[in-house]
Amino acid sequence: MRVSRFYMPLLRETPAEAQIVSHRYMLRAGLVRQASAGIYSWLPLGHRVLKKIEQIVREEQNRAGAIELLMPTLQSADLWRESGRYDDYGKEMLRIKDRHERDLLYGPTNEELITDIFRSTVRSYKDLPLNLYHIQWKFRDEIRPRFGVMRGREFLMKDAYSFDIDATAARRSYNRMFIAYLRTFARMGLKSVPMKADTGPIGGDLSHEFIILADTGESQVYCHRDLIDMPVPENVDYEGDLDPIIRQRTSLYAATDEKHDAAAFDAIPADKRLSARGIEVGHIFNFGTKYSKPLGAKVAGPGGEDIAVEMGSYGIGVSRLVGAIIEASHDEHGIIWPEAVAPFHVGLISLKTDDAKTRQVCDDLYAKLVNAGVETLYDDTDERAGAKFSAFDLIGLPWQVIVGPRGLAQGQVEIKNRRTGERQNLTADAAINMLTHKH
RNA sequence: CGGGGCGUAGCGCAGUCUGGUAGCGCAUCUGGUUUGGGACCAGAGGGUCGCGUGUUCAAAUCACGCCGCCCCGACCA
Repeated sequence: MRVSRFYMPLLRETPAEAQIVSHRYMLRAGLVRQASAGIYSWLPLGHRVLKKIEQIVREEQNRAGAIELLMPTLQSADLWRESGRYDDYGKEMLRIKDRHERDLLYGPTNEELITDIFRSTVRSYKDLPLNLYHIQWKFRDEIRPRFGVMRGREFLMKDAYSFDIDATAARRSYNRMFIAYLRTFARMGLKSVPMKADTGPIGGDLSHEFIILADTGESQVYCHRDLIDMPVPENVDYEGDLDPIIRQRTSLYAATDEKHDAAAFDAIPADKRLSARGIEVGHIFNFGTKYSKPLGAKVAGPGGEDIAVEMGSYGIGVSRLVGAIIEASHDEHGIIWPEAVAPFHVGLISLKTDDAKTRQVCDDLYAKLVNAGVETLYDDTDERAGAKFSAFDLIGLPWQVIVGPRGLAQGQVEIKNRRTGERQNLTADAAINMLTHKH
């Protein structure tokens, strides 16, 4: 993409409403624009990041055996009356009437709807286990939206729902998601820690929140230090025995504020105790038959008897992750995108667009990078060099290729690593070779 | 929802107390000089001063009402 043809409104100054670093950079780098309190438009750069995150989530869900579908944002109130949550959910649920005065709501979550789909289509225990998910916009009319997309009212969430014949099988489904979540966040360059958590209005007795440590996080959390850098499981056989991995993660203390047990925490050696702030990026629940019983989601068991299915639900805050990643990865100049979620991989900076040689080398580099499948943002505008450097540091692409007459006189271009600041001079061909082999 | 604050050009702000021609910086546009870390000079465009009602010869400024947004707390991906 050429900057001259792209839409990327950058802000030189920080809008007054942005308090935390991720919100400030999201506005300055032109990732989002606030439409009203807690509701955002996603501008092209932000949209590209959102889609990358979404795709990583999708791949890891699929790998763990979950199956994607898509449910609507608007739901009928009737189903929610059936589960009893129409009254329980309170003012956080946005209620709407259509022209026939029928009660609708903008879905804050989808347990009812998915259970309705399940009960009307699945009849036999032989169809289990089943895990269905979608990635869809949700609306929760938060009392106080804040921190940009970190606590929006409208937000993009991946929510999965598992159906199993008994508690043992349900626990296995839970474990699959547990591990898929570890892998998902690690792929985005995040260190996530699963922590014992409260179940809130979703219900159930078993629940973990996946927390990213950050000073600006909204949750107070407590855990054993060794959990932070614990390696993420690779090459997982999701059909095999997952217990050892789960045990490794859950035997060390880790809990959110609501589930905090001071005595257990104090039993950890002092130098391993970690009390910190964290951002909740995922939350998994096992809630047994809380929805399947009232909604009549049952299947025929081996003996022909009706069995209410055991359920769980598993959420990831996709739009929140954009903010969380920035909180975890930035410096005083701007965002530093992890490669996997960067809106472009390479920023190609032409320092002198009216110099024929510079232009020719840049155009050639751009064509070759694009042909090689490297996502490249090519600054072909006649801005001054300093302005371009600042802009590219702000938007945080992992690599910058800097091309100007001075380097070309030596037959060289410069490559800068945004994260480390490390620079190297090499020929254009070597630069292409290097950047191509990174992806 | 309780407490605090803000709404004036795309962004950041001054002006409001004490009513009297709507300003500054950045950004934008034009011309020129510049050009390897956010250039300089000259000129230009851009405003129902959040909305409404009232007071007044006169309202960004005073009064009342409403709306929107932000921050701190209790709730959540």
